[in-house]
Amino acid sequence: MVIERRPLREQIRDELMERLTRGEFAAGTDVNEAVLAAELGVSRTPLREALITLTGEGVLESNQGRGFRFAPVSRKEFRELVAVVAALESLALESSDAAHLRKIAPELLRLAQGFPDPVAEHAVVDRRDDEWHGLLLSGCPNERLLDLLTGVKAGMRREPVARESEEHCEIARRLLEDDLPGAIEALKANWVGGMERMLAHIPQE
Amino acid sequence: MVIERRPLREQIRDELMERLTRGEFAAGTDVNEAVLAAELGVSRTPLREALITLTGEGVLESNQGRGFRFAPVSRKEFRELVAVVAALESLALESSDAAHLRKIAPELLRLAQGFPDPVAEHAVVDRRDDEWHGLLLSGCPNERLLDLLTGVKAGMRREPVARESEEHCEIARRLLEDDLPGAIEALKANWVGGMERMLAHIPQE
DNA sequence: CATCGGCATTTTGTATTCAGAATACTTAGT
DNA sequence: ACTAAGTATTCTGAATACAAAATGCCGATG
Repeated sequence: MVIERRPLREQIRDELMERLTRGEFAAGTDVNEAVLAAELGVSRTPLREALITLTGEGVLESNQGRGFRFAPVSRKEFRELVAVVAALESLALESSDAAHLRKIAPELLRLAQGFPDPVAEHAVVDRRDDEWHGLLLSGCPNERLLDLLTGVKAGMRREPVARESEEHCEIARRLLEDDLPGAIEALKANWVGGMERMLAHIPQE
Repeated sequence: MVIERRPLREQIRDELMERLTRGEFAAGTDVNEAVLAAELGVSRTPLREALITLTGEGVLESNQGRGFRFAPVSRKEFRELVAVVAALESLALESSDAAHLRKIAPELLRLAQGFPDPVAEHAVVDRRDDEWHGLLLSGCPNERLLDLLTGVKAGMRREPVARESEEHCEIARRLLEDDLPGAIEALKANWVGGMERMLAHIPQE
């Protein structure tokens, strides 16, 4: 049995992301380091380290003397992030092994058809969607790309995702037919569509 | 006159990147925090914060109990990063304002033609290349994309860049002719070509 | 009643200290 | 002479301490 030993800052980072997806932190609110550290049962030092990594990922922003705050994603930024994610996922799909894609296509279709109702709890929908996209990109050998993707996606995880089961099915079907360009097109359409649906929930600035 | 006040961690980060491009840190060597902090005239705390941000950017890597080390970029990783940068710069160019591109095209051509000899000092070549790509993407409204790009590029800045003046001219010429798809193609070719040339300097793992 | 200035309090940014893990070294035993 | 256990030293990871900046409060003043 291997005892896992990770630096506190990483555990804290994960915990904060977890809480963020559970909606515990409202966008725009600033972090009180002492309070949060006490709540987590750690000192300010590793907490600040975690906050700094999250700042690098765009989840937080920092101002000199004013500490950290949860970065509110404006409509503009949201569009920007979606464009980036769409491009990166396309690249990932493009550089994936064709045989592997063929192999996982049925599973993707099955999962997409079994997607929970859109009105289900956000956390559940999120997890399922993550799972699906994770499987979709599981054949991508570009590890740096995948790392980058998780980071960028973390920066978007503020508003509930609003994905469409049908669009996912479409992607899976294209892959079943060995139509990679078509799948990429469908993937981009999925992001654009998802973006429009999500923007409906983000207030005008 | 505005007095600039930035957190120490950011100044340290920049200073470290500066030193890195000057070739002061060999890849693979690990950081001695106390020594480096003394050298910079700061305490370990903001230094560690800078090291953590650089880890997020892929410049360093950290191992539990063993501290930070300058991440050696393997040939594989280098390829991965180039693919990502090419895709991101393409997206940036794609989403740029066409009129703006037309306007800067002559300047781009002029700069490309005046590129220093490839055998010039690395730091100089680097700065010129940065400048050129900065101007090329100056019309891109997607700020998050640009931020991401600088981060990813930071992770590659280990080996001297080996860019070709002619390829840059080609991109500029396409823009002059209002041929955006052609410019994007040339840009991708530039990255692929640059990659091949750079890989010659990176030892096999 | 609104506004400005000064004081008190809070909170961040940085330095310092402390504990524990990793590495280097020494020495005993074969 | 070589190995290995035990010890000393170094260095990281985390906690605490301190200084300065920011915020809030209150009263004086127009």
